[in-house]
Amino acid sequence: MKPPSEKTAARRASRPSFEPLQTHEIELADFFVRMAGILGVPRSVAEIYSLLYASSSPLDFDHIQGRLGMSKGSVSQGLKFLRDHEMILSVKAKGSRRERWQPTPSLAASLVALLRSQVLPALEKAQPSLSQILEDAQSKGVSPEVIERLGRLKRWNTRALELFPLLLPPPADA
Amino acid sequence: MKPPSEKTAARRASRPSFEPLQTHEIELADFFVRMAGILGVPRSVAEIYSLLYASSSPLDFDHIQGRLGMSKGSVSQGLKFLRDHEMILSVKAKGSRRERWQPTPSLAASLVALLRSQVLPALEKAQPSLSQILEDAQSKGVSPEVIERLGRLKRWNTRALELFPLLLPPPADA
DNA sequence: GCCTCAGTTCAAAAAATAATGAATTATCTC
DNA sequence: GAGATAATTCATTATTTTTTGAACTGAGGC
Repeated sequence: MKPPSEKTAARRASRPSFEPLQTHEIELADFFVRMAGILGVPRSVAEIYSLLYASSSPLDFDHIQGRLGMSKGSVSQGLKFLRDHEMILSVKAKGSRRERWQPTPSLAASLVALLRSQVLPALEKAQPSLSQILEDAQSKGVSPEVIERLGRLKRWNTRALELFPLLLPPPADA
Repeated sequence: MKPPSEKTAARRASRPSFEPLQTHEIELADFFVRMAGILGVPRSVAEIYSLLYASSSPLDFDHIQGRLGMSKGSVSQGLKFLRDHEMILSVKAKGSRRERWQPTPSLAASLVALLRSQVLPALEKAQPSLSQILEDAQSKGVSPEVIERLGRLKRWNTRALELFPLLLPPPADA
């Protein structure tokens, strides 16, 4: 095995491992983890967001990994998720080549983006299926009550699709 | 091993195993399973609800188990979940001792009950934690930006708790 | 062009969640 | 109350989801 390069060794030495999490950071993570759980967002993602949320300055990859004691892979995937859902922003420092991350200004907007990405595709995917189901049922002579129920379901889905953009408008740049 | 009683044998014999699911039933289940997934409701629960939803008459335990080909345990737990969330009603037939199940009239009300049960407890549990976190952070001299963020989070949570009953009113009998 | 750094990928391991079914409990019926 | 029936419980098993980390990629800097 190759020994670390001089520079790497230097960087490592100057990193007296990272500060352990403070009480309020741990509790905030608990809060975010629980909330994220409702929407099926994995714990590691919530932890990363929480850490950035409780930090007054943007944090880079290594700090996130170090302070949360989490694998490189999880940090990478977690940041990707948060980026994709427009929940964090990168601030590239002038001198450095590394990215540093901070939460987007509005948590509300972040939640909206998250909800959109979870719910909208499901509604869209459902639309043709529901029509199909209704046809099937009709052609098979299913009872009128059930036909009525299925019709109601389909109309609901349609209405939800129409209403969604009004309630949770897409980001302006999309 | 004890052989089945005469009566049991009779019942079994008169049950030529159950009708396999029809196309529209399968597709409807797919739909409900996907929607349920968003809120972390297990597939078996969604399948049971879907079967009842597509049935013009209430179904008993055995029919549910038979047509879905699912274990007794899953049916029992699934029905319990649906009952607890006020998504199904039992209709006890006069002659029989078995319960027969059908969806509650309003799917909308059912969804509301489900949402309530998932989100409200999280909001309630969070309230004291957020106060605690804020205190901790203040006493530790965390930066003003972060204090401001945490305060905003707490106010949000409070507001959500206040608004929740207005948006999603609890059932009248609770 | 080569070397290092910064991060991504993805197969494999670990953890969390859901389903199963045998044992048990509760409920009718007579 | 005995004997069946109806359903629940819960330890075990199966499945799915999440995390890990080593190998890989690609972008600078020199």
